[in-house]
This record gives sequence, C-alpha cells and structure tokens, in this order.
Amino acid sequence: MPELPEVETTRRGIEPHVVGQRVTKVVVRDRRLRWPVPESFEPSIVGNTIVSVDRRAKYLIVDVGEGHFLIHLGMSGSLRILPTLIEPEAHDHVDVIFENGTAMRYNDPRRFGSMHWVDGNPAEHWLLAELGPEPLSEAFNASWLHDLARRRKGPVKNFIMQQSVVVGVGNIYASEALFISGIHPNRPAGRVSRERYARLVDAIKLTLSQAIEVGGTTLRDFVDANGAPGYFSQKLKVYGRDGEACVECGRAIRKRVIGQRSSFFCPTCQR
DNA sequence: CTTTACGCCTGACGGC
DNA sequence: TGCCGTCAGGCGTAAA
Repeated sequence: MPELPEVETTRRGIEPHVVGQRVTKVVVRDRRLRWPVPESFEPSIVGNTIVSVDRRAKYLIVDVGEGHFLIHLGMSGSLRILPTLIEPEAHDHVDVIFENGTAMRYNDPRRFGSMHWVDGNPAEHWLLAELGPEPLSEAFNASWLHDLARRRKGPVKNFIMQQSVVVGVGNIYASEALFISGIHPNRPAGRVSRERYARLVDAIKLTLSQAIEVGGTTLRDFVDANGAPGYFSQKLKVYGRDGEACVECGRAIRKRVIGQRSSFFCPTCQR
C-alpha cells in the first residue's frame, strides 16, 4: 500500500501526537508480521519518552532516546492515533500506549509490514544500510541515475523501483513519473538519455511532493493517522486508468505487466 | 554483478 | 447468495 508519500503522510500525522509522550505500556497482540515481533520489543520501549519520528525510505524511525524502533507498513499497514484506548479490531497488531491516555495503534491485515528494535545507529541497521538516496534530496539527480543505469538492460520502471537506486518510488508513482517524463516503462534503463533522466528526476520529485501535499493516494484502504484518506488518487494520470483517454493525446491508456507488476502508460506519449 | 520469479498474507471484487 | 479465480501501495530471497 504505502509508497513514500503515504509513509510521510503517516509520519506527519503521528509526530505531533507522540513526540514528548512517555510510553507506559506496549501491547503486542499478534507478533506475526513479516518478521515476528520479538519478546524484547515491549520492554525496550516502555518507560521511554518519544524524542522524534523520522522517515528513511518507507521506514518510520522512532527515537526513544535509549534506542530506536523501525516501522514498515508493507502493503496494507497503517498507524492510527487513538485519543482514548478503544477495543481492538481485527489485525490490530500493536498498541503503544502513552502516559496521557492516548495510544498509537498499528494495523496490518496482510502482515507484510514489520517492527524492529534497533540498538545503536539506525542508519547502519541491515534494513537501511543499502538504501539509495532519498528522492527529494539533492543526491538524487540526473547524473546519479544516468551513471547507475549504464549497461542495465532491465526495464526503466523496474530500475527506479529498486530501493538501492532511489528509495520510496513504488508501483503507482513509478507509472505516474514515467508518464509525466514521456518515457516508456519497458525501455531498457541503459537506453534512456541523460536529458530524459533529468526529466524523470524532476517528474519523480514533483509527483511525490504533490502527493505528500494532499495526503497520499488512497486506492482501497490507505488512511492517515486520523483515519482520513489521501486525495492524490484523483490526480493520477495513468495508474488504474487502462482504457481511458490519455490526458495529453486522447489515446487509450494501456496496462501491461512489467516485472510482475501492473504498469500503466500511454503508447503514444511514452517512448 | 544484474535480473527474474516466487512467496508471504488477507480481503475486495467480478463473473458465473 | 455463494463460490472461485484474480488482483492489490512491498520486498527479501533463491536462482538464473
């Protein structure tokens, strides 16, 4: 479910409610996530006060002073802020309960998400250590992409979805950014010119920024920390629009599976 | 090294 | 209504 904009939306939603809050209790009612939540998870956190909530790629990093915990939302995960503790429902895996009576609740039906406790520097944790640059940073630019793409034969769409190339670009925004920059998703990554990579970089930054501004994309079930959906789905130009008219040329948007993922593009506008 | 295919899961939806 | 196949915002892993 969540790509970078949805994770950032979640981060912004929970941050003001949890920073400065002291954790009095952590309840893990279902440890079955992508990796089992260890028994040591709760005692590591309890008693600490939340210092900050940061994001790296699609991971949320919660600093509790004594260490950090990482949260990944997988395909179907969400975090909610509860003003008061209410009865848990299906797939409510974890509650982090605060001294003031509020709580942060993690729900994940498909269980592709994860929670990790990290001693030491989280940037060196194995999940984060090999990640590429943040898409909204200066380090992500045309030179970086063009140089990395040399000799790569695989489709450019797969290339930009690899987290070692650039983080946070998932299946929706990859299709959108390629449409905006006029690049066919199936074109070999090594056969995209530097100039066109410059346009792709701009398109990725623009698409992600705009999506963050409106709270991300809700296709079926993404909600922010208050339970509200994101509105970027209304602005999607190609994703999920196969058969509809291209907003630029009017020809039908096509859908094709590339790298085992559905991809949407305009056969006329994208080369 | 890069690239590909496969699981891991539940739930929603469309067709019959 | 009910059943069944298909598909879904991710990504680690094994294998080619």
